Amino acid sequence: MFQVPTKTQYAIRALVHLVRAKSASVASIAEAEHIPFKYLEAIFGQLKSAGLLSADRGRSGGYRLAKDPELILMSEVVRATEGEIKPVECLNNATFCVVSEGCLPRRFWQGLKRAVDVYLESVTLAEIAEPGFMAAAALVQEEAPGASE
Amino acid sequence: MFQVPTKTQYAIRALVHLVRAKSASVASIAEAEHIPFKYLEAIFGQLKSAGLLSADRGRSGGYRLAKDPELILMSEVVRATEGEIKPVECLNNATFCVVSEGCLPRRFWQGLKRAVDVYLESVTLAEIAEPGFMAAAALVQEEAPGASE
DNA sequence: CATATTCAGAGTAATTTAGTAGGAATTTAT
DNA sequence: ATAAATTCCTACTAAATTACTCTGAATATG
Repeated sequence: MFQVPTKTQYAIRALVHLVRAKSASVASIAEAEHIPFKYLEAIFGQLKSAGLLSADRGRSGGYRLAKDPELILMSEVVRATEGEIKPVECLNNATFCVVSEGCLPRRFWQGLKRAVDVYLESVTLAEIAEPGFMAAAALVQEEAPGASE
Repeated sequence: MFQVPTKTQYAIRALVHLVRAKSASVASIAEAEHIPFKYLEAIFGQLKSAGLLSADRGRSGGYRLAKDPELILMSEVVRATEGEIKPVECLNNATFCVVSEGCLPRRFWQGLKRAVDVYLESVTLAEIAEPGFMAAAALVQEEAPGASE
């Protein structure tokens, strides 16, 4: 559940790559990160539209971050590739929610959305490009037996 | 993004219904909650396997909660319908993660998983069946302009 | 002017989600 | 006993989403 689309995973890997590379062509990033070239090209189009990347066309062109990675929130990245976070339809559309029980679960979904939003807004691209990011916290999680599926 | 499958939404609506109804047939719940009968039947099979529902077969049979709603965590419900929360493949499978950059984003996804898990484990079925649930917190969220898509 | 790049839009393939169909097994009311 | 109402089981189909691919134009540069 909550499987994140490869599109978003690719976007983030590529952005992390650009934190270090400063500037690079789609082709070079695609190769380094093992991402299908044409797909990444399309993804970069979205990231550019969202104001996260700038591009230079022509022979020695390429992409670079449009702002400092410290200023790029992960919520922006996710929004750029997937649109707004919206676990259920009725969250943006109160009139839709006319099922019986007065749609009690709505509040629950709203809380979930909030939990995700808060997290995504608490992390910047610069942070996840940093090898030490969340190292301690992650270890705790790692201890768990780890059920599959 | 993070669209929750209708299957899970149906499951939760039906469970909330059962918190009040004590016992009911799939047919009656499906009608009351506007859920396709045959689909709900299949969903209840999963919820029963997961130990959340008990069933009585035969003419005056039906489903009921297998335990008190105070003891049913929403994480259990979601796991029952969708399996483990796992934003990216490599979280349960460290060897898979052999992309360049040493897969820095992994920690980020782990944090997201954690944020969602913590939330889902903090809420019980009994709570979301309660009309006052999260009323105050939700209002704050409601104020936001609410972009679409 | 050849080449390397971004950019744009349509089209296809694969996967997942959503829902149907048909009927067997079980219990109960009459 | 029997008919009806239910859960239960398996397979199938349909719709939607995701993940790409294809073609080629626009643009800059060495």
